[in-house]
Amino acid sequence: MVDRPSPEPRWLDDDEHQTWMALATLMVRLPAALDRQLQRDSGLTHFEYQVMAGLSEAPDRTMRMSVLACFAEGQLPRLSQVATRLEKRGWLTRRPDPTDGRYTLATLTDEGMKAITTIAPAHVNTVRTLVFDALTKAQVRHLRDIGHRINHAITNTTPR
Amino acid sequence: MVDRPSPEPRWLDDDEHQTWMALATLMVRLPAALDRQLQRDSGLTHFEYQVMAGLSEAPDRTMRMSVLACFAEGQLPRLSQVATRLEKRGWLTRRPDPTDGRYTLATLTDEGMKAITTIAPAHVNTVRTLVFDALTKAQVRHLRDIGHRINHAITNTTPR
DNA sequence: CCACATGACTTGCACCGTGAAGTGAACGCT
DNA sequence: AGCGTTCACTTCACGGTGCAAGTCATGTGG
Repeated sequence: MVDRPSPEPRWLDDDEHQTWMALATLMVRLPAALDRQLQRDSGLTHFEYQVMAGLSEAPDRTMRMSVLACFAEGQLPRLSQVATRLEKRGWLTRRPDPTDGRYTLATLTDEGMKAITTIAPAHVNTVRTLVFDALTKAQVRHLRDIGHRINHAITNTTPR
Repeated sequence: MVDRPSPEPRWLDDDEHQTWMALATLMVRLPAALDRQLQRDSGLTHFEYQVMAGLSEAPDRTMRMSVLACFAEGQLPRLSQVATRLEKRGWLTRRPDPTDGRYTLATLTDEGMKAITTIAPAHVNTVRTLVFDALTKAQVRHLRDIGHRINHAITNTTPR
């Protein structure tokens, strides 16, 4: 709109176009399918699940909010609201870090641990059904390498 | 919570776990990166872009709302609101189908066509940078097959 | 010792997406 | 013809997300 946005009209060839269509569809439908399953079985968002899963594997089931936000690929304001929701359910508690009052420590309660233990198998099962049962062993390894490469490109290219 | 949610404790092996982590990260960060670019350069959502791109390639730049919603992997209420927004910008018009008044035809205006033509190169360039420049030719073909298999599993497994 | 800068987190506001109810048009049955 | 059903679409209310501003605690220079 302002100036020429891109000097290069390098369009996608046929292989790339087909791949892009498949990937775009996947990025819309796979998260949607996983969210539906989690929502139906536990009333949890995928982000909330990721937060609880992360805490459940941390030492003392405790993490600093900022570290947890980075782990769950989210920003701090978002995590803060999610923590409020989980706190109301009694699945999470927050307290200031004794060694540095600027930090806040989030810990998963016993009920939270019990909940995630109940929820996880069905979720893992869904992931297995939708992803791994559909792929060969070789494709699983290929997908890992492909994912790593794209993620690497995003971190290197994207500002911030 | 109610009964045993899953009878099978088939956990992910090491390869699968690494792949799942990479894929989960990708599903969060790639759409976010693409949305940021579109938002910055044109104030458009990825869904809005998909709608306009779909219309731009349709005959007479016209599609029925329901077909367009299906094409863009979205539900009808969502498309309805998006169409309202695009209509306010003068990029889209709606009118009832002359042959069946229950349908609504959405058409891309000349300004809309001009806009998508201006926007598309930068978006394609971002896709190329983040995805295809990071992959080998073989990986592109692998990713296409993997995407097709997972999408197929979703359509077959997911209810509705 | 006090003012200021920095860093971590929370709150408020506006936007977007989802699900349920409402409208209006076309078909089928009597 | 007339009524009811089905279908496509819109509108509304609610919850989640992202961004800018505000709060609190900790270091640092005068």
